[in-house]
Amino acid sequence: MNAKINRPTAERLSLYYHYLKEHISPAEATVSSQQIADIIKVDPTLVRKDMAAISLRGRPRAGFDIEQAKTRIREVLGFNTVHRTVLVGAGRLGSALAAYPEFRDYGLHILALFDTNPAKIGTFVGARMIYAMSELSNIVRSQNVEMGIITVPADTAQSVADQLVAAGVTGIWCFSATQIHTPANVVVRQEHLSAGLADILYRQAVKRHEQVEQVAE
Amino acid sequence: MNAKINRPTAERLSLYYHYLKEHISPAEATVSSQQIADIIKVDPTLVRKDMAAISLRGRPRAGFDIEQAKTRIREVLGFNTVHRTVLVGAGRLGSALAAYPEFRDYGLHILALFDTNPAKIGTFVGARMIYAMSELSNIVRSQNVEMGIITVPADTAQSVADQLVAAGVTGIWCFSATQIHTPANVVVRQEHLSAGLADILYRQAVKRHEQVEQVAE
DNA sequence: TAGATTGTTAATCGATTAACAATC
DNA sequence: TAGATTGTTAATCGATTAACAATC
Repeated sequence: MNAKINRPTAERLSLYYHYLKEHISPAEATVSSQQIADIIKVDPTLVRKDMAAISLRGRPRAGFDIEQAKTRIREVLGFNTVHRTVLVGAGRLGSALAAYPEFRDYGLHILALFDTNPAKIGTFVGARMIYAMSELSNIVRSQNVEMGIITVPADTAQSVADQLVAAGVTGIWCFSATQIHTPANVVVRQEHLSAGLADILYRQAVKRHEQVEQVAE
Repeated sequence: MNAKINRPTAERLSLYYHYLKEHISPAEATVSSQQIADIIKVDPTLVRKDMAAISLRGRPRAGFDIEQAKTRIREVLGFNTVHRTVLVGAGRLGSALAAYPEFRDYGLHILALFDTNPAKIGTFVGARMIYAMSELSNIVRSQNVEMGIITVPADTAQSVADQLVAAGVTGIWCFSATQIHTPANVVVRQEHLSAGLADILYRQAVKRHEQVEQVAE
């Protein structure tokens, strides 16, 4: 029974990475946990804990080495490995994601797109061709694809997920507005656009409510 | 000093809502906390607490009234109010979001799009016209726009946010890959696509690691 | 009625934060 | 050196879960 490892969330690590990548003047070689904490809006102790958890040591008075931290976070998050991926659903959102230039820098290589629309099959989005669904299994197997991105309408998302899983992917990133179900060995991340919307609307409402209360006091 | 209200997260509420909307046979009028919990992968006690927190009472033996729950969640999350919105950045992602049909059902009314590309100005995405940035302030003010969606490249996101705030929006939903800063009275939700990617890659890596450990035992 | 399911209090758990000695 | 900042233990906090009497 090991002591519980306090695994830092991938989200926080990726926020640190962004900060290190963008918000630092090239003249400075180190950052303090406090500097990071100020921007990410998090406690400096938590930053130090996260860093320690991924074996990054800082230097008292100086802080953490920026280059070293960037490298280590990339490593931990898997950005340095090539992740062979296909995208199913070459609509607007799918095309937008396929064209997202940053993905490549994070190791995400989208090898092929798939769609059911015969008019789209054989055409290109950037350098990637759109294939018929009947090719999915072959391509996933022969190209050793490990991840599938789903950007189809909600009512076909589960069927697409099933096909991807049957063909052997171990990860699914789903942008369709429905909960998909997969075997336990497949990692699924569901992006709930409407949950994001709910969150912002709710927080606006809470804020208005608080302001009313303050006036009432 | 009130007792702490255990505010349910908007994300959970929106997941409940989806479940109620989609996963229930029209023949049944109620659901138990257990049924919801099974699908959402959450403890049934937590579901009951969340329901209680938004003043939904269930009936022992029966559970919660589905119609009543849907209505109440919509109310709490603000889906029943019209949220007047503009979208800045009519690229692929922006157009995809503007065309997303479900948003309307959640109260999100995108009134106008904006872009800097002169070739796009005056053209339409669905029924919405694309305007020049110089029109932003006028339209936000005259149409009482409360929210802005940002889908521009990272390097111009802050400037767009500043313009939206200056024009009077109280909420910003930002899809650009950068952290934007706003006054405290503005609610911001930052969608970090790369954080989502980091999360799924990280979980795949953790899972592989666990499997190796199991074999080693 | 019997028993399934709620509503709520108390217990647990883990994540975050405070505190502070160690150290460059 | 003096003092800023780390690394880590202990304290706090809040969210989740367990337990169970109330109730339809």
